[in-house]
Amino acid sequence: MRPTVHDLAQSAGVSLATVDRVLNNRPGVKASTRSRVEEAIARIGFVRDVAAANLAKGRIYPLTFVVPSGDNSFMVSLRHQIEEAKTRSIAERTEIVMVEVPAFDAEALVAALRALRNDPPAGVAVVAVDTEEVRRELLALKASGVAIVTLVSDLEGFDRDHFAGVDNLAAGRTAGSLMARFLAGKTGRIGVIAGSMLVRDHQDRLIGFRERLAEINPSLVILPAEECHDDPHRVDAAARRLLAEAEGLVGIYNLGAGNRGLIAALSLMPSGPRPVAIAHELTDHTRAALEGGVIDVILNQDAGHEVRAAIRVMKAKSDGTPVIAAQERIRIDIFLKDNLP
Amino acid sequence: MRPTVHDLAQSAGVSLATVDRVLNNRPGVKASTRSRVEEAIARIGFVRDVAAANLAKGRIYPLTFVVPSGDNSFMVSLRHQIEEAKTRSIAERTEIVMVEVPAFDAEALVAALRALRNDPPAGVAVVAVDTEEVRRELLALKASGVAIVTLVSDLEGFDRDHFAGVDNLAAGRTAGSLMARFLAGKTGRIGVIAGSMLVRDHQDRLIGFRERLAEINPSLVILPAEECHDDPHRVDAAARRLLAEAEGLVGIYNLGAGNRGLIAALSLMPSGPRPVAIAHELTDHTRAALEGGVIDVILNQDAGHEVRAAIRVMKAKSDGTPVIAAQERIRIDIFLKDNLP
DNA sequence: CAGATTTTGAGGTACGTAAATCATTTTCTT
DNA sequence: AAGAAAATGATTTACGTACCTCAAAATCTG
Repeated sequence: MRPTVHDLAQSAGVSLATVDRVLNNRPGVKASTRSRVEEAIARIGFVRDVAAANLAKGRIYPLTFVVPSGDNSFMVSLRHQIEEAKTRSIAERTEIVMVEVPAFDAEALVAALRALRNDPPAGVAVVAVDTEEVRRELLALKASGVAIVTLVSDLEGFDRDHFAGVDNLAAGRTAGSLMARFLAGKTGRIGVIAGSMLVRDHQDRLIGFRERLAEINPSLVILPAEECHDDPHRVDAAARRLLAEAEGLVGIYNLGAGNRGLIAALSLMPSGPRPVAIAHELTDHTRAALEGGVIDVILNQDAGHEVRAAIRVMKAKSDGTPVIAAQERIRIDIFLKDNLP
Repeated sequence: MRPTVHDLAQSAGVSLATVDRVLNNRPGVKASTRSRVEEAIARIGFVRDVAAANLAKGRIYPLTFVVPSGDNSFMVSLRHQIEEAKTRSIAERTEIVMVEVPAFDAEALVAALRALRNDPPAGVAVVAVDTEEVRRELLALKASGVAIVTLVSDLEGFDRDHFAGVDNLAAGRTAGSLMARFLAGKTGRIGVIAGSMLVRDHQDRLIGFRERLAEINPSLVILPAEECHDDPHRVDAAARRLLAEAEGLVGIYNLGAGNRGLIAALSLMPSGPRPVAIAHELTDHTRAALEGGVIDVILNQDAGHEVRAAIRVMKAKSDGTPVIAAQERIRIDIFLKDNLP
């Protein structure tokens, strides 16, 4: 039988009240008594029944997601997953609030985070823009006991409780590997389309891509990245330009959003050999393009997994429970038409 | 505030006792009363607090995993993950029993399943051999209210509650795609190493592989599969034979276990172009081979995910709670050296 | 309509923990 | 050693649900 607080009290030779004081670190316990209880905990293998504790406390976990607004399809999907999670709130004892802030707007983000100070939630998951003020604000929240999870993009060197996202340098390298291998020694030019080089994620992907491509096949020429700000129309235009102008365009990599534009441009090509096309994020559009052979590889991060992982981690951190690291790690999914979910 | 049984009783205009009778379908309730309560449940959105209910019932979930013994590295890892899950039993209110049966031994499996009849657990997760007797035994368990999860390999057309594993046809197709794409139009022979063609999983992988390879590049010649029964030594020998004998061996696919043999054989090759090597299951060995460039791609199913998904599903089924399908779906992971976990 | 039967209600205890109050004991201070 | 302060104990109620008993009411049977 699982030991209870009563067993613990008996085993430690103290009263239930003292056990309670120790477990919930209330004041007024001598250090020696406290360690006596802690020893007993270890000895009998006591594990607090979190469900019973939550019942007694009437506890729910207030969790706040701070995410960018805008119609970038990945962010749309992320917000959708947060809404889905709200659906499960009753059963999971969570109360999820989603705050939308304009994308790439550090001031708005800071304001949103500051607003949380009044009534701090148990955890905050944030798609962070990396500025000093943002870091300061998050640190302040963390100092007041809020579990901090960075979502999608991490803050380098920042002591958050968890990062629910992928390593974009590795993602870029993966794209580079696949591009080089699919081209198997061929020579030619590679077009790259990006959202904005001011965003860390995109920088990383590009760096990784270039690095790896150069390692495997230095004869491939990587054209300068076209910044299209994740706008399908601009991506369309850029892709057309690349396809028309660049003699020997053998590959094209869209490391940002706006894949509809890329797909449109590729679909309009005259029949004949197509460049190897690699892009990010699995959506209805990219799925169809993959199935139709217009796009060769989609790299993906599972937004649903990210949201669920963030929730689990915030709950766990906020009651000092261990996390299953392997479960919470977000994969860089590689999708071909053959292994689509 | 979340409605409780008391709110429900009041809202339905019945007593707490009647609500209890309805919720736990105890006898002695008029049909009209029962439906009155059910309407109230829908009206006020009552959701039973499973945690409180489990506390009251003193409920734990007895779960049994029936898995093959043997030192196939995937099965070793699967068993390890089950042991890991045992570690979390206290916190998750599970009591996990692992039963090992000799691999591919239908009789032993049937016996193990029959033994569960006396004291049926809440759920059974089983790596099933597909025979009539096995199906009958599982059906009997299911009929007595046990949640049935097939693990790793599914029983086609069998009405299990869940399958925690991957689609091996798709996995084979994925391998075929990658092989063909990495060879980019080249011509030559492809060696295939399998465990046993009597196992459904391996059949499927081979079928998918051949299919897809033929679709993309029909000029590639796929050699007959070498059955090595997942034994590293036999795999080693077979790989050496392939590498020595086959003129123009451009690719090698091990769809079974025993990768150590494959890696050994490949590592001994004289320098020069290596065949594209694709294999299954990420282990310490295959990871090192991937990093060292000896193997090009590892396809993987996450044993930890499979075990955790099986547990979540068995718990959910056994108390009629919904399952998050996307979360429980097991991916066909594609690992290059760039996106290793 | 009496008696039997079915259905419903009222109320209590339990699960493991939290949180509170008040009483008692121990330890410190001077 | 007396008084103050700190530490500990004893006990109770509550959380939401399950499950039990006994009584009362409603419905059926002939």
